[in-house]
Amino acid sequence: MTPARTATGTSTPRGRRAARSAGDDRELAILASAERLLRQRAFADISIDDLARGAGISRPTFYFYFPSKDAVLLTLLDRVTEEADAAAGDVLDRLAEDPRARWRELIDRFHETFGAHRAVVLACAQVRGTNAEVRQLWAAVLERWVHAIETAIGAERRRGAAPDGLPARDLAIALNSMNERVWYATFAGDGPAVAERDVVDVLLDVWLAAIYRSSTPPPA
Amino acid sequence: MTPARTATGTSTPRGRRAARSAGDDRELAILASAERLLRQRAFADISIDDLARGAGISRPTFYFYFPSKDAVLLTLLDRVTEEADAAAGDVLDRLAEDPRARWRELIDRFHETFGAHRAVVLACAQVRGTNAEVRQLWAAVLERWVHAIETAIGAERRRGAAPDGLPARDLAIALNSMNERVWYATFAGDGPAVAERDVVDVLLDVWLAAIYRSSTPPPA
DNA sequence: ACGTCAGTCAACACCCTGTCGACTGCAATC
DNA sequence: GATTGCAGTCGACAGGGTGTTGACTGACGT
Repeated sequence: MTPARTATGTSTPRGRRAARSAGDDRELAILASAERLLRQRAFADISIDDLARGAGISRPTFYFYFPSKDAVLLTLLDRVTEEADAAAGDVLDRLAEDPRARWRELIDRFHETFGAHRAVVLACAQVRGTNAEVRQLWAAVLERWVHAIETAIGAERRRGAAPDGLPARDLAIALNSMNERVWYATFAGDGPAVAERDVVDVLLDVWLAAIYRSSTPPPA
Repeated sequence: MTPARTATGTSTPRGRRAARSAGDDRELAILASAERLLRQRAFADISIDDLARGAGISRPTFYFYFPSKDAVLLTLLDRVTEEADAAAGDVLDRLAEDPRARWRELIDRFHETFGAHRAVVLACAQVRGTNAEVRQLWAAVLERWVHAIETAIGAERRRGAAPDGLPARDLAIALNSMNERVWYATFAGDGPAVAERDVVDVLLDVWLAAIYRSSTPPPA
């Protein structure tokens, strides 16, 4: 184990020691402990001592693995963002085939991925305001999603399926923001929310209206 | 002064004492101190001692006026929400006159009101995740906005200006959520943002597309 | 057998919150 | 003009959380 690092750590360089030392297990144990605790109570109500005990170690030892409580969350978020990126995948490359179905799939995957890790995502949304690292990592994911959407809108316009209008990037930001906030309201319950089973339909409808000025995009 | 109350307090019942005692000034001083400090640093980085010293009192005395740091923020939010409600006003009642202009006015006022108190609103957004009272008060404001929008959409449909489609409430929630998140990204910089001068135009465009399935609603 | 280093934790210093009890002074009451 | 009551004030304390230090252990390479 290299001592406490900035938590974005992906590959852990190791010295002349064995490829996997006891420390790896501990680190994983802390991560697992955190995700489990997060399903029970809010991030702010979890102390480092809780995290440490949950992983079977003492508080000072925790600091050997992570520099702070936030760093644990950041590592957790790091994993989720990888999944989220993978989820976006190439859905939008095959947009011309069946626009409605593909856009729906994108929105659906967004919800699925974040829903699967809602405890982590919800915690990050709370910490985002106070922790710059989390804020940046989160912003980076959003940026990638926005970029994919922007590109897809551009392609639809180029093939004549969607009319010109707002700059594609601005439109992509607005729609992605809508999804993010609606998702959050649904799971965090901090505002008027759409029934969970209707969420995707509602969002899709607005997306199609904004992109195609119609509820039903023209087929290829 | 009544001793520490739950901060939503509007009217302060007083005993046989004078109508305005020294305590009122102190309470106002704390509020002013908080709003000033909030413009300089994050809510989490402001201690109760900072708030108290900023108001020229000691920390224990602070507790005579507010039960906690969060309660101060809640009181501040309470004021902003009153303004926000007033801002919405009757804009949407005169929608038939000039739909595009009225919707634009609504979105504009949303931005103006929140922009004028961005320090407080930003702080609330951060605390929202951990404080149930703030979360509820916030949700209540959103609910009122959503309700106003929902009603307006219903009216537009009834007069034949807007086509049927999504339940008006779901549409209202989605659009309002979009505005909220886009506003937040613009001022908190925690994600891809639209240029500040374009924000209203971008949002309006999506609103009109979603409500009227067109960029230009039919005139009365 | 010996040095090194990953890994561990008791104990400490520090900061922040919230409370308690004692104090002050005004203002109504006798 | 003494007395009483209460708004208002704060020093001092208890408690809980964070982050650090320094000493200890044991496995591993030489």
